[in-house]
Amino acid sequence: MARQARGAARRAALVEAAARVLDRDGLAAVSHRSVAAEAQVPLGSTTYYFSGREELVGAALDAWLSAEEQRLTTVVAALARRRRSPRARAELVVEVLVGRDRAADQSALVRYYERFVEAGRLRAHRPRLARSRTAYDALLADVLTRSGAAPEGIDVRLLTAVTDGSLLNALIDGAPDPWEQTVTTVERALRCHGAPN
Amino acid sequence: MARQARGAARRAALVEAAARVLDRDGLAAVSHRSVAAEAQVPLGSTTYYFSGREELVGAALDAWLSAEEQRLTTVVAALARRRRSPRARAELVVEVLVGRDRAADQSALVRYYERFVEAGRLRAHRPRLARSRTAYDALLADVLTRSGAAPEGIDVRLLTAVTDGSLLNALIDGAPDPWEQTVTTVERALRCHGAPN
DNA sequence: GAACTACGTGTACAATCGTACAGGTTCAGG
DNA sequence: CCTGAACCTGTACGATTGTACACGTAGTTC
Repeated sequence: MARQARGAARRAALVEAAARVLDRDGLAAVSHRSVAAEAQVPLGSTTYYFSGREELVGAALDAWLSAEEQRLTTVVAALARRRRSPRARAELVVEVLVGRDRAADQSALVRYYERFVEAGRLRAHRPRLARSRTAYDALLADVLTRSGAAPEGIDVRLLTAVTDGSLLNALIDGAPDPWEQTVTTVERALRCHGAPN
Repeated sequence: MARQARGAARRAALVEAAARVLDRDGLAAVSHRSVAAEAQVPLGSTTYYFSGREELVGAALDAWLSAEEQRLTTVVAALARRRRSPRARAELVVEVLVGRDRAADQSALVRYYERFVEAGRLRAHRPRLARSRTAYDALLADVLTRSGAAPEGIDVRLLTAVTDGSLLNALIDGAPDPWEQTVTTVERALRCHGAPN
């Protein structure tokens, strides 16, 4: 059994490297060769542990999503439970769904949203992102109730749509400050949905 | 001068073919070879009329956006000016911004939104999409005022974000009916923004 | 210690891509 | 007519990609 354990560890190292490439250089950059170079293993190893590029990208996606989800969960769990202003609520919404750093970095936004498109293209990736999205929705509701909103007044789907849509549009209108623009828009949405009380 | 006119016509035919490929097979499929095949001209012609792939894609994008914009403008101009229900207003919003056919076709949605991501990646494409987006915003406001909404109550940016965000999320959650889900969400948004009266 | 199997990897192949460019053709202007 | 420039195209090069696969190594089992 030590045999298989060693193999699994090697594979895990490859997945980790793939996730790093995905995060740093984007989806298209995740290739057999780039991952092998990142993990400092020979090219042949990637074809030994993964049946094809799709599986490689899928594993990278899984690893990346898990890490992101775990990070966020701890952040939200540590969030103080107190009443917050609409502005503060809006900032938290965007922070949870996308993150401030990403919202402020054009190329990071591109790398983030290209995954949505890719999930639409390749059905095999959909469950991964869908599961992650569900977790985010729960986190979002949690954040809002921790901020003093009535649970039944929260329209998570609308808030998610506003955030993603605003940031996506920021990619094409070249807005100077996507973060600010998105938070403002989300705040307006919150006036009616997500925190009416 | 007949010389240059003939060349321009040839180039225009290439651009038209490129726009067809873009619409049918997506951004990645717009290559020198595919466009040449679509236009039924030799490969060499594409390098003669376009300095590189970026210019080819840009021209295709321009042509596609112009056609789409023109089509929509006539549709909106023909729209009867009468008071409409929130549901009908929501349907019009989604129809103007994305279109019912596209919203119902997963792969068409992918081809549509991958352009947003590409515009974020390549700055040269941003002005094209931004100009088109501005025109759509005007059309959207027009549609809503034609439906009985108060102009000052319309938050175009929010409605755009909701629509795009909802459809983008539909790509990953595998919703059975993205159109319906999006219209419903937009309708909720309209309750407060875009048509409060 | 022999045999078997999981592990590991170097190399190569076929496909696709953007792009360059030599060379040919056509046509307007002198 | 002739000449030069615009128009046109077939071909090929270099790079990159996913993938296959023969071949070697090491560790487990009997």
